[in-house]
Amino acid sequence: MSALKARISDLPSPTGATPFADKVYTALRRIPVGRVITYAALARRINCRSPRAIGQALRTNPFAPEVPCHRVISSDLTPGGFQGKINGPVLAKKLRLLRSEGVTFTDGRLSDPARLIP
DNA sequence: TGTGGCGCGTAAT
DNA sequence: ATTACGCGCCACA
Repeated sequence: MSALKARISDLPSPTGATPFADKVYTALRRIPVGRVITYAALARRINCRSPRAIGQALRTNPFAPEVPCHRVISSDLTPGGFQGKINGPVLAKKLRLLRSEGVTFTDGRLSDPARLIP
């Protein structure tokens, strides 16, 4: 047998996710209840130039709702997706979660843009 | 409003 | 090492 020694860098991350996803989750935990942020804005916070990568990471978020991935919406103020879905009952769940936190949507768009975090 | 390309991380080949 | 794909975004017509 040989080379069975594991290195820290071999491990995904302390949380079991990739290092990148870990950054996303950490940043997300700072989003307070009743407020939302866009994928783009969240990306900027971790110096990422691709909002898409954020969604990709959140898609398989294993810590919902501990990590409030439901507080992340699209740049055009539409809900965006949830667990890989952009509509249907799954997305409805996201909307319900937000509603329980005081965040509502009017005609498919965020009712109060003031709740958006820059 | 609709369409296309783009940037970046991940998983699969 | 390459290829393909994804809770998106911006530019342009």
